[in-house]
Order: sequence, then structure tokens, then C-alpha cells
Amino acid sequence: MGAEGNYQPSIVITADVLVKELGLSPTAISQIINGKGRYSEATRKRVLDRVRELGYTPHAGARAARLKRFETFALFNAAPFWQGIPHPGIYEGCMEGCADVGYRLILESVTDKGMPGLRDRSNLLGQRVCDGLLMNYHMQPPDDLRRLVNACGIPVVWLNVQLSENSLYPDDEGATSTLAQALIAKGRRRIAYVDTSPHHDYQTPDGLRGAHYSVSMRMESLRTCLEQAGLPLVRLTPGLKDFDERMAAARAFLKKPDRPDGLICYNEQDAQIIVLAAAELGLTLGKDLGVAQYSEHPDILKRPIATALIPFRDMAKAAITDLVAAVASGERSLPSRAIPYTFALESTL
Amino acid sequence: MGAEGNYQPSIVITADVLVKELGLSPTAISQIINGKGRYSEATRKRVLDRVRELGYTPHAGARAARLKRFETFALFNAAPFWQGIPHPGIYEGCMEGCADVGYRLILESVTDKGMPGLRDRSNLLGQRVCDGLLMNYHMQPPDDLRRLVNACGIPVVWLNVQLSENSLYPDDEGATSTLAQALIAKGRRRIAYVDTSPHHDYQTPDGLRGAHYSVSMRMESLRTCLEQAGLPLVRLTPGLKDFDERMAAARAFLKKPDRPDGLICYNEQDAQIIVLAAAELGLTLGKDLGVAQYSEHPDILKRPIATALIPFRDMAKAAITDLVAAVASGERSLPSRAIPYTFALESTL
DNA sequence: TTGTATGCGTTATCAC
DNA sequence: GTGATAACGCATACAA
Repeated sequence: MGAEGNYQPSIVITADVLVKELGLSPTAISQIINGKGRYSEATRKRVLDRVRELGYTPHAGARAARLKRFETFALFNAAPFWQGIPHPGIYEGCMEGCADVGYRLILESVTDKGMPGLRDRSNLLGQRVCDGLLMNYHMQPPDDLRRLVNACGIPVVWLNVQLSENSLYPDDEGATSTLAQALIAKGRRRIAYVDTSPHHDYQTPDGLRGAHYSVSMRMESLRTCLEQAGLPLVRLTPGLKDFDERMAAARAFLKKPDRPDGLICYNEQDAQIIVLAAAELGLTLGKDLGVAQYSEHPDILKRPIATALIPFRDMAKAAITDLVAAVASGERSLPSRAIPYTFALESTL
Repeated sequence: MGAEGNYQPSIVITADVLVKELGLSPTAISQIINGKGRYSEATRKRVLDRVRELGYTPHAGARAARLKRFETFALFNAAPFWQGIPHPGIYEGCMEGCADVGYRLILESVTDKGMPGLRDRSNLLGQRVCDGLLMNYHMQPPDDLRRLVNACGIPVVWLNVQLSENSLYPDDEGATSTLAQALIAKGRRRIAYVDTSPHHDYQTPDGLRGAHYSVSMRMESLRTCLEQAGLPLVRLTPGLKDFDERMAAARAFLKKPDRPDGLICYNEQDAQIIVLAAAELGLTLGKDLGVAQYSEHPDILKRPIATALIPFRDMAKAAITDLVAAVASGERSLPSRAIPYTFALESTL
């Protein structure tokens, strides 16, 4: 309780306070704080000690004006209306990355409904607030959005989407290959792909239609892997609306005489359905059935589900590194690249 | 594909560009952009049109220096190491709130491991980067953190925690009461509280021990409600480690002759366990059993689970409103208050 | 209705 | 080793 009502007097600590108090010039204060110039150890210590005592921080605005650098990146989250929760790893990676390089992170979020007229509402899409842009769009961005962003004049990295340049995305192809190889190595021969979500018909307000690249890439990569191994690709009926419908389909799928013995699931919900159906039918995970999913995290209930861990965090940190380089070099075009997955519980396949 | 390589020439658009181009004074430009002064409609339109065409945004730093206001708040996320995912509603609410009032939102995240020496690493805890602080700490904050924050000199709102001032938190007492009344109204007489999580023994690196206030408040509120109705409080064994252990406990719980007919679950995972066990035992939700949970979202699989929707979003938006008021008034002490819950699928109880 | 002058708090350049 | 000075881009008071 001793922590309350303990407010600092409303004196604002500027460099000027230090100047007067320590009898040094503004130059000296500034240089010592920023580790420049050649000053005696004594002076240096005197300044830095007082800075810490007073809790002095340079005024970010004044600094930005002078340096022509905001030391700030902006994460622009253009979420579709059906996706309330952005990927935590992206946030965390951006924050970690920024913290590592001493940058601040500004956040902005816009739904598709808010896309038209975006330029007028967002001041982040100008070049006067931050030094670089992290675009977190949920699917192939519309051309006009790309143009808008390119026209900003500051470096941009698109996250979680495949573009011809300036984009970073999880290596779904590699992850799928790893999972498929693991299943095959375990002797699985009826390998199925499970994606029952209805959300792939998502349509934006401006009539654009599409889905995240992973929707097709995961399945097509699996198809290719299985073909090379001379195995068929089995599929659970896609596009089911509700839980009961999905459960029924999963039960029927796993009850068939030629039921799959390995399943790769598009996401946690699909894996969930499979695991529940398997439990009902008395099938043991890791023995009768090898189940894999793509997910940001291992199964929260710690069930034996192999997980391809989507490298959102690494991706975001890589993006920050790229942006810092771009700010320094002035280069505005960076090659796109895939970020490798890691894996959990592969042994349960 | 026409969207690529379409970069703006590296001319930076300052107010000066507009001044020269339009033959007006800096004052006129500034005032018209900020909706001040009295200018002819023609002049006004000429300026605003050109501003939009050029995509001009005032330099945030220069503006901050001049206005002595950053038009920015900072969301400080002090997450414990076991909680990778911050509450999405808090982020969204902060962003929405900021967007509504024309403020930017800066994000900073620190784990408990990083708490010592925080002051030296974070420049957000000074008064030179933003106008107000949103503190998202996971439990009762340690005194030294509160002191540190109070000493910043900028207004602060603590989120999701109960303090004697400057805090906003979900009204768990009210929510619990609503759920309990609903169960009782449906004729439920054996009402149970389910909280099997082991995480409540969480201990911070500095030896502080505690849990989120909701851990005790939800149960105690329920106890009170039931006492008033002359009903007993039944509990499922708490502190279970893994899925199998929890499932076994839930099965036994629901198999007893005097099994509960109404259950209030601390979170989605507890509800999940109950629902799975109920399915195994052939108990129908909404008929044999009324199941309620506290959660940010309704059940993702759309099962009949009544949900007390944690008002993180509303809470965060309220925090922004409070901060704006505090910035304007200079007041640094705001009364704490509870934010009401909303509910989904109450009819299934 | 418009223009001039000034200051916000920094940091870089250059001179001592 | 240290200090004087200018400049960053904007917004306001005041003068015209």
C-alpha cells in the first residue's frame, strides 16, 4: 500500500536541467548520453549517474526531428472481420525484435471494412511517424493496398504472405515435407489431409476472394510428397460448417475399413475433431494413428499430437532485422523468403 | 503484379513543400490542416486537396516537440513467463480506443525475468515518449513497480487488476452472480465450481507469490451466491497437472450419484474437460448439465456452453477514455472501477 | 484573412 | 576535453 499517491513533482526533466545542474554544455550532456565524443571518465560518470537518478530520457520527438529517424517501426494489422485474434507470435516477435535494436513499436489495426479510405485515416502510412512498416495482412493483399504502402517511401515487410519481394512467410512446404517424411518413416501408408474449415471462401468487401496461401500450399505440398513416395492422398470432406457435422464426418472417416493411419490437420480445430473421434472409436494416438497439426503452440492439453510450430515469432524478428538493414542502406526492395518451422512431439506420429 | 517497384520518389513532403507550392504562409497551412483560423472555403479546399494528393502528414516528432503532447499512449505488457499469449481483447480495445481519439499506440512487453532493471531498459517509463501508460500486469503488481510507474509523472491505468486507484478490471463478482442466478433459475441445485489449473502457485522471480484476483474472486462470489440461496458449493479437485489426471477427476466427479447439475468453470480448459467427460458419460449439455465458463470468446466449436464474456475490450477502451481525460485535466488519480461482463448462450444453462 | 518571428528539446558540426 | 551555434519541422502569439 505504500506505493500509492507517490507522484513525482511535475517537473519535466530535460537535458537543460542536467546542463544547469552539472555545469556542462548541452553538447557534453548529449554526447555522453549517446556514448560519443571523448570525455574524462569522471565527467562521464557524473553525468550518467545523475541521468539515472533523475530518470532522464531524451524527448523522443525532438530526437526524431533532429536525427531524421523515429527509431520506431509500425505493425499494421489488417485483420479480416472473422479473425478477432491476430497471431500472438507476430506481436511478440515484433516486440522482441524492436527491443533488441532499441526501436519502439507502434501498433495499428484495421478491419477489411475499414480498408477503403484507409490512407485518410491512418497517419502511419505516411513517412512522418515511423521508419518502417510491418504489414500483417491475412491473405494476398489487394494491389491498391500494395501501391499505397509502396508509395510511403519507407521500407516495408509483408508478414505471413508470399509476394515477389518484401515478404516473409512460414515455410509450409518444408514443414509439410518434414511431417510427411516422418509419417512415412513410421510406416504409415494411408496418409490423410484434414481441412474442414469453411472460412476459405472468405470474401473481402471489395469483392476480392481468396484464402491464406497455406490453405493450398499445405495440401499441394503433401500431395507432391506422397506422390513421390507412391502413396495416395486421402482427404476428409472439406467445407463442413459446425461441430456436429465435422464430428460425424471424422467418425465415418476413421471407421472405414481402409481408414487413414496418418493425418495431417490444417489447424488445431481440425486436429481436435480427429482426436475426439479417435477417442470415441478407441483408436490410440501414436499407435493406431499418427496425428499432426500446424499450430503456433503444442497442444494445450498435452495430448500426443505432433505439431509443426508455425514460426511467427522468428518471422517477425527476421522482419525487424530486415527493416533495420533497409533503414540503414536506403534499399527498398528486399527478397522474399521462407522461415523454417520447428517441430514438437514428432515421435508421436 | 502491377503493384511492384512502384516507389515514390524519395522526396519528403513537409509543410514547406505545401507553402511553396500553394504560395501560402506556414501559418495558413498549419491552421487549415488543424481546422483552426478563419480562411476562405476556396483556400481551405485548395490546401486540403493538395494535402491528400501528396499524402502529407505532419512530422510526429516536430509536432510533439511543439505541442508538448505526443498523441501517443503506451501499452506496457508485463507478462509472466508462463503466459505467452496476452489477451487479444486488451490489444484490440486499446487500438480501437486510440484510433477513436486520434492517438497512436506504442507497445512494450517485458517478462518477469526482465523486471529488475526495467527502468534502465525501457524508455517508455519516462515522460518523454508518450502521454499516458496502460499497464497490463498479470497479477497484483509489486510495490516497486507501482512506485516506478507513479514516478513517471504521466497518467497511468492498470488493466485487469484491482488496486485502490487507477485500475480497471472485469466485474467477476457480477458475472458470477449472473451465472449463479441463471443456474438456480433453471432449477439447478448441485452447483459446482471447477478450477483444476495448477498455475495459481505462480511465483515471480523476486519471490512474490500470487495469482490473478479472479482466481479467488470467482469462487468466493459463487460461494456467497449459493449461500444466500441456501445451496452448497461443490468443488472439483483443484491443482491437477495434466490432461489425463483432469479427465479422470472430471469423470469421477460426474459419475457420482450426487453429481453436480450445474458447473461454473474458471476457464475454457476446465470447461473443455467437463464437456469431454460429460460426452463420455452420455450427459447432455443444457439438459442433464448446465455448463458455464468465463472466457474471452464463446466456445470455438459452438458447443452449448454458457459463456461469461470477459470484457477486456470494453475495459481497454474505457482505459483510453480515462487517459485522455487525465491528459486534459492533469489529474493523476482516477477511481478504480469494475467493467461489466456480457454473456453468450445463457439459455443453455 | 495572412505573414513574421519565435521556441519546442535535441544532436551534429566545427571551433577552441 | 569541452562549448557555441545551427538546424530539424511544426504551431502559436502577435503584428499587419
